[in-house]
Amino acid sequence: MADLYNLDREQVLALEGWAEKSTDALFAALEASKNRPLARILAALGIRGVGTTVAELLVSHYPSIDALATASVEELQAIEGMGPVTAQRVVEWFQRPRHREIIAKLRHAGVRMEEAETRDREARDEQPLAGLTFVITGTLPTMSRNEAKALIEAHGGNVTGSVSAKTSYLLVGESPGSKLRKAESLGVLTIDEATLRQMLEGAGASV
DNA sequence: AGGCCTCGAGATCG
DNA sequence: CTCGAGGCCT
Repeated sequence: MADLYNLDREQVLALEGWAEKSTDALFAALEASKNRPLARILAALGIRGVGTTVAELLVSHYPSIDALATASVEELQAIEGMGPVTAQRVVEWFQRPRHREIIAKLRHAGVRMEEAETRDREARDEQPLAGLTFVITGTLPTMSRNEAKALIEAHGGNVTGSVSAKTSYLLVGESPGSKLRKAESLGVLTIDEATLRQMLEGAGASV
């Protein structure tokens, strides 16, 4: 049998249930996967303590895997939010030969290992949500939770996972979780997606 | 101490 | 997706 990871278009088309449409979709998805945000790659490496948030923090200071891989514990620890434990784990991860091989293989396969470009909106001062912290619960009408998170962050806001006294607004969708009750008990303001969009209007910003 | 993050578990849904 | 436990950071 052929190697699953090296099938070409012809070979896939020969498979039962794989005609033009699904085959094209497969290869398109494969191509697209090589162009993911660097933070996503980083978060997927399995470095203890490095999930999506810390990965983004790292990428904001080190725009390429190579730059990050050569950083020292001291340098990493200088980043606000990075303590000695996580800094050490990052450095140790990149020291392992088998991990370096993984990086090399990904790169060889065409996966982008640098951050494409820097953010835009920040420079234009369109940050109506600066200093505000949001929590999302339930299903929103026109966007996924991730899209909402990206939208909020793109306008300067923060999104966290649990409601606390520091939460500015709870963004509530359909069938909310227990966060709604907690927000009510803490007196945290609740808004819906439409209200969020109105908050964005102020700066003349759109998605 | 308090807040935030990661990550695994179990519910929910298309 | 939501929730909660465990752990890191300030």
